[in-house]
Amino acid sequence: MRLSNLADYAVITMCQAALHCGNGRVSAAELAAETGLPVPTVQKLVSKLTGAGLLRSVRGAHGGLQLGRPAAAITVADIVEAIEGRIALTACVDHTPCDFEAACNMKPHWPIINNALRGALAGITLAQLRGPVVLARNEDAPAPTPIIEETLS
Amino acid sequence: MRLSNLADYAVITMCQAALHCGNGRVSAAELAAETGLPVPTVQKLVSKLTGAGLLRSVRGAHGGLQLGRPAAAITVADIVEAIEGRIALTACVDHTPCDFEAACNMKPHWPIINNALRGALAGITLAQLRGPVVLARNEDAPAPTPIIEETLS
DNA sequence: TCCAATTCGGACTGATTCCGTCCGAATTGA
DNA sequence: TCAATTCGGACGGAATCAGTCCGAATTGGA
Repeated sequence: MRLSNLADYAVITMCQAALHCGNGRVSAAELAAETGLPVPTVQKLVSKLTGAGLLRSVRGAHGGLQLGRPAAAITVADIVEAIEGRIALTACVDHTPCDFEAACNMKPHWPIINNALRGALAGITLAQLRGPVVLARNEDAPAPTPIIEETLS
Repeated sequence: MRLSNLADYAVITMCQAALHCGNGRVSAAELAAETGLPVPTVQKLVSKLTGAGLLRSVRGAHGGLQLGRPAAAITVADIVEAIEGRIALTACVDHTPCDFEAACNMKPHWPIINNALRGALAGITLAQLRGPVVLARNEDAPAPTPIIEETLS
């Protein structure tokens, strides 16, 4: 039950891309240099992230990447699912047939556990990660970072 | 982010063992026959489960297995951790050094997510699984399943 | 006391998946 | 046309996982 390394790297990459938001486009090579990740790895990541709509890519000279939608509308769950596919701790959550359902009393419980995990991931947006670290535990706290949404050219 | 098959099987095995609680001891072969799991696999599982104290093994003729403590005191989290080790979605949760901490804003958030997952697993005991199935809340995404294939062969 | 039956426990092998790298094709602006 | 950049697939190495097998330990009965 480990997050794959690629999914972890994708979160770091998206976080770095969010920092460049508003400053035009950024290349995959730049993101790699800033994060310390290997360039080919970042290229593979942005390929999937673009396919999921989380990034927008512009080809050609002076091309590059930018966020596909406002940072506040991108959650960690979105990023993880873009890399790993639908979050599913077990096969039965995916409605995939299982050979041992007959003796399994857990089947009704796995969706609940799965939702707890997904909810925790979906509760963190790129906007929160970009700003100063604020633990999103108490909802009475004032809005952490009133970020002005950038225009998507 | 998938639970390993062995951890999943361990939950099924423990669940079956709980059904035998009070009826003396049960052998690994019996558990395998009742659950449909391969016998060597069950043997491997009970080995780890016994080491974690979740099961108690008695060797020799007429030996067998029994729960290491009351079913109400064994949670799914205990079982998963007995097989997979400490629940840790990322390396930093385990306090394992990570090469990309410098550019990672997620580090303070992972423990929160990890606790959400572990809490969900720790909220289900063997006693609950043994009894009739009761859903706490059924808000599982019905998964619209945008499946193209309409052909029913 | 010894033997045999039954069990647990650990070591080994094959397979699958994952990670990282590389290269060529396609696209755009100068 | 040339240069810069993204996109897609193919390849090899590594790690982990699943499954199988065999040996060690223990108990009950003769």
